[in-house]
Amino acid sequence: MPDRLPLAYYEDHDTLTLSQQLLGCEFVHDSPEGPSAGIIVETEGYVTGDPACHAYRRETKRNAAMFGPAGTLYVYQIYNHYNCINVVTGPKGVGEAVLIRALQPTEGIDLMTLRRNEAFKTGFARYRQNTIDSSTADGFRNLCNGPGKLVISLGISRTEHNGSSLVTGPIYIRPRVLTDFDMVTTTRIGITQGVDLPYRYYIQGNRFVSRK
DNA sequence: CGTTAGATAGTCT
DNA sequence: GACTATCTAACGG
Repeated sequence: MPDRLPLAYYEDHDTLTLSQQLLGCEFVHDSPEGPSAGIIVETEGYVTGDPACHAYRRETKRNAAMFGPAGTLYVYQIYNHYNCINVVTGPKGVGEAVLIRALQPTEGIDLMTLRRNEAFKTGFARYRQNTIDSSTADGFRNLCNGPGKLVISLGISRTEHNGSSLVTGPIYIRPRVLTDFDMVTTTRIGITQGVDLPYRYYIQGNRFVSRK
């Protein structure tokens, strides 16, 4: 029995509270190739009435998973190439979510490295020669220190995993394994709307955070 | 260190 | 037709 957060955990907290409480929890993918996991060190909240939220206008084909029940996984494609993952929050019919921006790898390091290297070979033409060496400090840090990278490292795909349940599916979140840390609250990254809203949270001093 | 340009698809208006 | 919740290398100080 995997030690995973139950449905009530996602239902009982509002989106911004959950964005903060997910810090220090472990994000896991039990894939056919093996397990891989990391501690959540950076999140962003996207809520109703927030112009940066994908559900701001209405439900569409892309954002449909955001309107599902709390504890659903929302995977979307960004910048023509990468994918990002969100933990859907709020009741069914409400489109809110927590973006997972960075992980501190804990399990399946070799599998993560393999996936990143495979992605280089089949991805951008300019980066086909790139490799990650996770036995170096820099290589290890670069496995999951950004929303696009962690999706590759964990082997999550939009077509396979968008809309899957964190409560019953192969991708889930374990309760906090890290509790003794200070949290930084700041504005979100890479957006052009809602730039002043302080909905980004990260573990102070953690070297796997995408950027200070 | 810092900032910036370029690669690159699918979905929405 | 326009618009991104990114990543990487290359450049300048």
